[in-house]
Amino acid sequence: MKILVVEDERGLRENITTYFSEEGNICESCCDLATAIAKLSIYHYDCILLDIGLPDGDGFAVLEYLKLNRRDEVVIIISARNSLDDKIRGLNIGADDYLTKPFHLAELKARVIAVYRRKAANGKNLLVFNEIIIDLHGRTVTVNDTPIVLTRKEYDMLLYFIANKGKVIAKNALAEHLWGDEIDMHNNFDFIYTHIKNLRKKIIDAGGKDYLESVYGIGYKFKAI
Amino acid sequence: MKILVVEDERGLRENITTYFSEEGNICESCCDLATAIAKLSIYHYDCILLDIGLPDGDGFAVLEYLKLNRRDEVVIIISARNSLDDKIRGLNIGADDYLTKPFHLAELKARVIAVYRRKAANGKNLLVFNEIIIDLHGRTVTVNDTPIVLTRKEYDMLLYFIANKGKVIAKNALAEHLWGDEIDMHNNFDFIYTHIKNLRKKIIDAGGKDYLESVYGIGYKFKAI
DNA sequence: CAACGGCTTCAACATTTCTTCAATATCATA
DNA sequence: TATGATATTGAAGAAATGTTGAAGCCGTTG
Repeated sequence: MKILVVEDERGLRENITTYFSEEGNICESCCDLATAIAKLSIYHYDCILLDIGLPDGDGFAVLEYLKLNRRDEVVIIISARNSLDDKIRGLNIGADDYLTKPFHLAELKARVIAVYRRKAANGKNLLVFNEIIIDLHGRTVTVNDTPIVLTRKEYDMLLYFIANKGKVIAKNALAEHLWGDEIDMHNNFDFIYTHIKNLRKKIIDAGGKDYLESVYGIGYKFKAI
Repeated sequence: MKILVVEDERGLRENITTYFSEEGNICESCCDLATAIAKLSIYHYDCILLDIGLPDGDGFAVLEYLKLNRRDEVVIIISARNSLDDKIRGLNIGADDYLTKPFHLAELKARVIAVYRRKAANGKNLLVFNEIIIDLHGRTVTVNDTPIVLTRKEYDMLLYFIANKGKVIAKNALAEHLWGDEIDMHNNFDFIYTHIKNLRKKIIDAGGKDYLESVYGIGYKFKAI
């Protein structure tokens, strides 16, 4: 999962970032409104953890930006203000959850997962796509009831593909999603071929269809059959 | 077990805290409503020992907070007020038990254990998972009827794993749960490896299966077979 | 104060995953 | 169809992470 943390308080920001990174997510962060919007205009995230009190304006602007551009990122507000008004306002503009500081990182994680699955799936902690079933908690995947073991990159990739099923995903968008800013964009992304190959093989070996359609010159599409 | 003691009378608070700490629990405390709610919004506890008469309001607010946020902590009210109304009210809002001051620590302990097991398991004093049987009262564990001796960390870890069986638990989430806020999150958590190793060995040596599955790059999962 | 148990640190080693690379195949288009 | 660009694949080295035993630390106990 790719997460953006918008939080000006350095310690908290780093804690959150470290935590979610170690959970196996790609985590980026920034500390003001302008950078947040700049990043959002370039990149796509699965989830945004948004502080309301920022040095150059309040976080509601981010929500408005997302709404205006019909984006589907999950937004969880993390705010020091515990006012009901803020909460209502935030949820009204499109936030998915509201958490008052201070909070337990484990709780934040639980909410991220909860909100993500509420948005992506059907209320359980399962993400189901035809014969592919992903247990978000157990981090396991089965194809036709055959369990398959995925590495981090493969798992993240599969999640990303299913979240964007039917859409063409450019190779560099995929790279960006899986590696964050760490990646040298002048790279030729050769390694993606390998990860695609491995994921494909694992799904097919377990009796699944070949969902990964390559789009010549662009990237890949997860066939939404 | 991780316990929060909310009690404004200093002597009693320290007695309880010391007592439960020495019993091998992680025990935190605070002396007013505001701090209690603040702590609860950050951390998760297994059990809350809650005084009703607090300097900045009455403890029922804590219960309301927990109910509102659909939390599952066990709450035992410890109050000087011996009115039936308070008791009924408390239990109605979601408290699990009610104890009138003064009381013996041993009795408090008994109630904590009773309530914890009532909630967690099957009405007995035992938490049973396949061939692993945990006696919450005696703080003993048997595997295939072979008693194994666990240290505090190992015991807490086992409890946490069983409570979250089937879910992947990140290394840092585990650290957070076992060491509370004392831990430096920049630590590499090397010691966890050792505790895992020891717990694993003790279970296997006693003839148990290897339930502790490591999830590369993330953490561990207690296999829910 | 010596012995002990439990917790943590460390370093060597084992395992898993990621990336690179080169050979081969496929595709778009001139 | 010939050509250059892009994709697929397997193998292998590099990097990251996990496992293990031993040793040190530290508070407790006798």
